[in-house]
Amino acid sequence: MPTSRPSTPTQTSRADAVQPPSRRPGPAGGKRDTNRKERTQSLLSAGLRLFLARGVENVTVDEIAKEAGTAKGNFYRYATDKQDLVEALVQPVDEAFDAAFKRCNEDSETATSQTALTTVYMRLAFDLLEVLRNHPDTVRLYLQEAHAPAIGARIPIANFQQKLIAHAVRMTQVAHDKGLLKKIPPLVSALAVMGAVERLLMAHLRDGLFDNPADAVRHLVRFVMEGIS
Amino acid sequence: MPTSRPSTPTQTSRADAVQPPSRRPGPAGGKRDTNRKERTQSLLSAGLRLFLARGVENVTVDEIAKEAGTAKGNFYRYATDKQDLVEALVQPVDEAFDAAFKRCNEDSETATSQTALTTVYMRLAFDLLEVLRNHPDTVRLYLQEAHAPAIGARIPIANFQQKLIAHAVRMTQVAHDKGLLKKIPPLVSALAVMGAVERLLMAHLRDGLFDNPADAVRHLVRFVMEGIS
Amino acid sequence: MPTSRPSTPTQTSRADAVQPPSRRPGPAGGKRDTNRKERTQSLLSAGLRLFLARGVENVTVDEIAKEAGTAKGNFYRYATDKQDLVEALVQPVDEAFDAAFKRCNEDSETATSQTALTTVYMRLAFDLLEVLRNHPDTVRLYLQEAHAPAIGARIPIANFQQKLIAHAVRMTQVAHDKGLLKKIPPLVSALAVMGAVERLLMAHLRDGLFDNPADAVRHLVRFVMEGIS
Amino acid sequence: MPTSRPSTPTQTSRADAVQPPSRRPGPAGGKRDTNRKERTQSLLSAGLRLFLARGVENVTVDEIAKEAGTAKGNFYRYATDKQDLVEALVQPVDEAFDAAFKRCNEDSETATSQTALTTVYMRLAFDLLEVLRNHPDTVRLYLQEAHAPAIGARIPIANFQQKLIAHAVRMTQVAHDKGLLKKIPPLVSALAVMGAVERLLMAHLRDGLFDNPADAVRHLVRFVMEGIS
DNA sequence: CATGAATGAGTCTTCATTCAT
DNA sequence: AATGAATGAAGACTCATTCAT
Repeated sequence: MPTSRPSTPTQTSRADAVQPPSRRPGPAGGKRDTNRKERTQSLLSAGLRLFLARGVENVTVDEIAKEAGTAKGNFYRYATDKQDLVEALVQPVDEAFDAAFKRCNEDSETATSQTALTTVYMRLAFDLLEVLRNHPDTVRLYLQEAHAPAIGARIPIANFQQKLIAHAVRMTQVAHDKGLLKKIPPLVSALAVMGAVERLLMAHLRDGLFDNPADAVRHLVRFVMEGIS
Repeated sequence: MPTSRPSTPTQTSRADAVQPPSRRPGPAGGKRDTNRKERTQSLLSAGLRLFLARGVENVTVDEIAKEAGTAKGNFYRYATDKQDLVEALVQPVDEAFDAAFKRCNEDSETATSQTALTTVYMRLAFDLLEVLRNHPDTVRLYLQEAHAPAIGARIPIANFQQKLIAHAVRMTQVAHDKGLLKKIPPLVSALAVMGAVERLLMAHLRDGLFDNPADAVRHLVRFVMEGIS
Repeated sequence: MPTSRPSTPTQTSRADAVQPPSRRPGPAGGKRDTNRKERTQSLLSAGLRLFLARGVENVTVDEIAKEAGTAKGNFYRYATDKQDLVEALVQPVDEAFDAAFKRCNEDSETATSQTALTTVYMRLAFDLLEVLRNHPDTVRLYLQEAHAPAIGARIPIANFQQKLIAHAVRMTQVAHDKGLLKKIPPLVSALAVMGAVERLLMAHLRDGLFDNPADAVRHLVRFVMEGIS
Repeated sequence: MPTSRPSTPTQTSRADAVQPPSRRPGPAGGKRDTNRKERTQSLLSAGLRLFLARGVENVTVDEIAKEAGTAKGNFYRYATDKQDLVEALVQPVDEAFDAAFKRCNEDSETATSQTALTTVYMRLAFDLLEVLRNHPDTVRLYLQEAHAPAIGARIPIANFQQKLIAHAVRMTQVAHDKGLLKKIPPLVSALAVMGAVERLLMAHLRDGLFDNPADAVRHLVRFVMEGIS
């Protein structure tokens, strides 16, 4: 459940996503509780699977329910909407990113030397890679849906993207202010790096292009630091 | 009408896009012919406008027809499909890109020195910018739709993307083979540059972020050539 | 539970309404028995409240249960149906009306003089007003639902209406036969009075129009006896 | 189409009901125009028939379409809603009633003697009976639906009822002010007469109770003028 | 040709009813 | 017994596509 929604995104975002009603019978950890969690999970993963295969807009609630092995009407016990389901999918990644950027901001304030700052950014990169390792499919969902107009079920993803851009630009701005990145305006370098990363992630996650992703990362870092030539 | 479809894309592509019925009365250039062209044009631009605002999947045939100021049934005289309309929209950009890359390939074969090669790439960049200047909305449509799964009306855009990636990678491969770009594998640098360009274009075309796009281009080039630091 | 169903109504009427399961543990008057009665009562009053606010057809079983502060599945322990609940609501008024009319009939048989007969009718009016005082909301439910087609949950109300009309007409017939109401056919006067009373009751119960209902009753009696002029 | 909606009713009322789009192809009176009118008419009468048989709330759009001999989706070309259809059904009666009451008001202003006023009311009664003769089923629809809560498709009927009561009360008030109806408060007599008329109409239109409606009318008038005794 | 009317399959959503816990 | 989770049959509404005029 997204506990805190920043004010940046303009689109509507519903308070709670895919949470069964708070007061429910049966002891926590009991059979009923387990069933509820399983169902929630199966709906989430069924949705994610289908969204990746055919796009959020092209998947019907019926299909999600069927793929999750439950009845159509049951979907609405766990989510008010397809948008709600998407929101629940995005939420963990969103929170993890927030945490990573938050720590990066805090650390960068205390970092005086440029090498210290570099360490801070390495730490951020490591954190983000960790999220990626834990939620590769959700990241892939973001990559595939973030660019289309923020309408309907895509709204939570668009909101996430806005936050992400804001984080990246702010972080780059700090680096710029601290003396790194002298040559290029922060907005340009932030977006450029973000775009480069996204394309490469897409190639990896969707098209399975890199046999050795770790190498690709190393090359990317070198590219970003030193340029193409 | 897309005259040549390369074999790369796996998705279906229909032979002809948005062509008025073949046997048509009236002389070419006469009133009827003019009407036909106007109608075609108004359908194309109406579609493009709506696609950009709400996403290809969220626009109905009715709306396109209404926006174009014509009757719904008329849509089907000029296009078999929404996919067909999208194909017709993408086609000119597709052809222009093909031409630019084709010339770049030809030129690069004869270029022996590295400075000569650089000139070739400058020429390519110039050509592509020219296309962008002529079809900014179509490029924006590509940016917004290319990432989602290639389904339905999005197929022509996905096909275009595949060609584009192939072009970029091949071109980068040549540069690599000729001694430029020694440090980084062509696939990585090609995708990274593509991604960077796309994000910046998006920021410019959709979000209007750059007051002075020319400056942004200069900064990007510097970034690509020399890296971020 | 409606103990006696007259033969007049053509629609189906189920034997028992809103009775907790027949074999119940615990002593009568014990804690469990009390709970049962409270539950039954809260379901009935919750149903009545919602029916009045939105119409019998527009209230769902879920809502009734929620309004009664119990679980949905519990509804079906105490009623087989929404119709069943309505039947249980109507029943007390139905029985009270039956009793009042029955006594009126008996009394009117022994009444020879017209003044005696008038006394009999005053008695009936008094009895009916008493029912109204005890069950104003049920009467209001009748007023609001009786006119629509007798379908589904509305059947018990329609049945009640049929009985009511039959009572009124029979009673008026007797009055006519005994020499009162010479001028007007019993059917006409019975229905006219019924309609007048119903409209005024509606204005009072639903719209709260009369500051002083007692006055309105007096005026109505005068109107009925002497006409409008 | 309801051209003028008075401000009295509190419920929402949509501007236009069951009107095909204004600019339509084909000459007025041509085949297309005829088809449109036929379809509109068949939807209206199909709706009315079903509403009377089972109540507005218990009739589905599918059924109306089927009964009208057209496809489901076509319903929505002619009405936005079931409520819209009901509005279109009520409208002619509503307008006719408005006109009748308007004329009655105008006439009653110039009527000085009581006999003149009586003539005015006779005229009103005659006008209303004429409407009844022309739209018996719509009147029956009003009788059956007006009492239930004003929700959904029943809103236009409830609005009509509100206007009707207002008309009746105002008219009775005038009569009272001019010296007729001295004995009884206008509100009471207006509602009483309205209720009496409605019950008798119901008995006639729905239950077919009166062999000779004209006689019933005569008796009712006598009842209203002179009372029951 | 142009128009928009007709069609019906497809989607979302609700709800009565049953049942596992 | 009580609870609310599961089910699937409706019902409202949309939309691509065809076709009469």
